[in-house]
Amino acid sequence: SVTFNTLLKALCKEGDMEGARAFFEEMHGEGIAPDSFTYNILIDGYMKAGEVDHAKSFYTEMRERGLKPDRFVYNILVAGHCKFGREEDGDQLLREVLTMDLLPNHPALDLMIARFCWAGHLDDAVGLLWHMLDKDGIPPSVFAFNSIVAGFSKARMVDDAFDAYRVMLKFGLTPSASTCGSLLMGLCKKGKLQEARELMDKMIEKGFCIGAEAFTILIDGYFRKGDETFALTLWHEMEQKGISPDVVAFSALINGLCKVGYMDKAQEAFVNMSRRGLVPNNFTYNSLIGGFCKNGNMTEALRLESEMRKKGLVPDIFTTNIIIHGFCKLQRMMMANSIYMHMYSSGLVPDIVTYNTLISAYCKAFDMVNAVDFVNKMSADGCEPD
RNA sequence: UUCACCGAUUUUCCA
Repeated sequence: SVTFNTLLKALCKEGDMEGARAFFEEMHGEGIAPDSFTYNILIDGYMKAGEVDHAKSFYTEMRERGLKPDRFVYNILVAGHCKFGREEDGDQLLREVLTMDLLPNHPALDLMIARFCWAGHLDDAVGLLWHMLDKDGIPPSVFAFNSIVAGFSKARMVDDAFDAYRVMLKFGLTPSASTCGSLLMGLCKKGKLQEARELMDKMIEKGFCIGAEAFTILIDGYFRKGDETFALTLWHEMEQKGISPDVVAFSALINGLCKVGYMDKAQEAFVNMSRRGLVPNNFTYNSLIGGFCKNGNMTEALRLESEMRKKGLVPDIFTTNIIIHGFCKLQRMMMANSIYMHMYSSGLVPDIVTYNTLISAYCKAFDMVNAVDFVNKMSADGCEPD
């Protein structure tokens, strides 16, 4: 039966559910009894093909045969439900899962909570969490809480995220770096910088995992809020704590400095990071190029772009859009246009941002002929005016 | 047989 399962899996992987089904029937004919593995494979195959009803009917058949559903099948069903599911299916599934009587820290439950969160079914996730909390004794894992905190933060429901965080602490669990990061991110996105800052201090006090990642979130947040002074204060604080900034941290710093026009500081940071052996990537270069474009220094912007190539980096659609925008702002439409035309030969396809930039620049120059011309060109690149 | 998330870069003076 192992052999049959392997073959069945191969058929499912190819998406040949017809074949898989026929093969399954044949298996029957040969008198080989399908086991739970067999059903899991079939159900997974149907779920991946988006045929939820077929998947469910095999699930029912499996139970009718007295085969006990295991944690794998629930993971498959939950994953499928999150992708294609309808409300009723979810409720029913949840009830079935709850009657399984798994231990609260069972990995299957963790994963289910996580999946519900990723699919935006936060209510289902919390329902499951409460169920786990009811069965006193063993607390759910950091992983489960982590998903819920991240889910709520992403949905901009920071208060709920905080509740979950507090419950987590009550259980004596140590939030992971990403739990901390999600919460801080949620606060920053809502503009609650002060709260984020205080929270981070508490996290550091408690010895939680606060590194360059968490600092980057706050530094970036303060730059966005327009408080570059405090952003820089945090940068120094980070270094004093012996946390060494990585490429992402440096890129965020450079980006923030460029946005407020502190080009010499940005360049200084750029030199500094190389000195520490960090290799600037597209994000770093794009930020810097954007800064020069903002200042109208297109010579330097273009020089950096060729420096990228020399270092083996490939300027991307962001780089190009930034430069095009730079020329557009100066109303140097010949240059903007020529860069646009060069995109194709370097394997780049202009996107909606490219077109919006060019069209709005031509409109500002009262050149409606060219503006309309670009609107017409959009569809050839698979763009629709938005 | 199911295995994720997680910080940095581009257009829209207005919204």
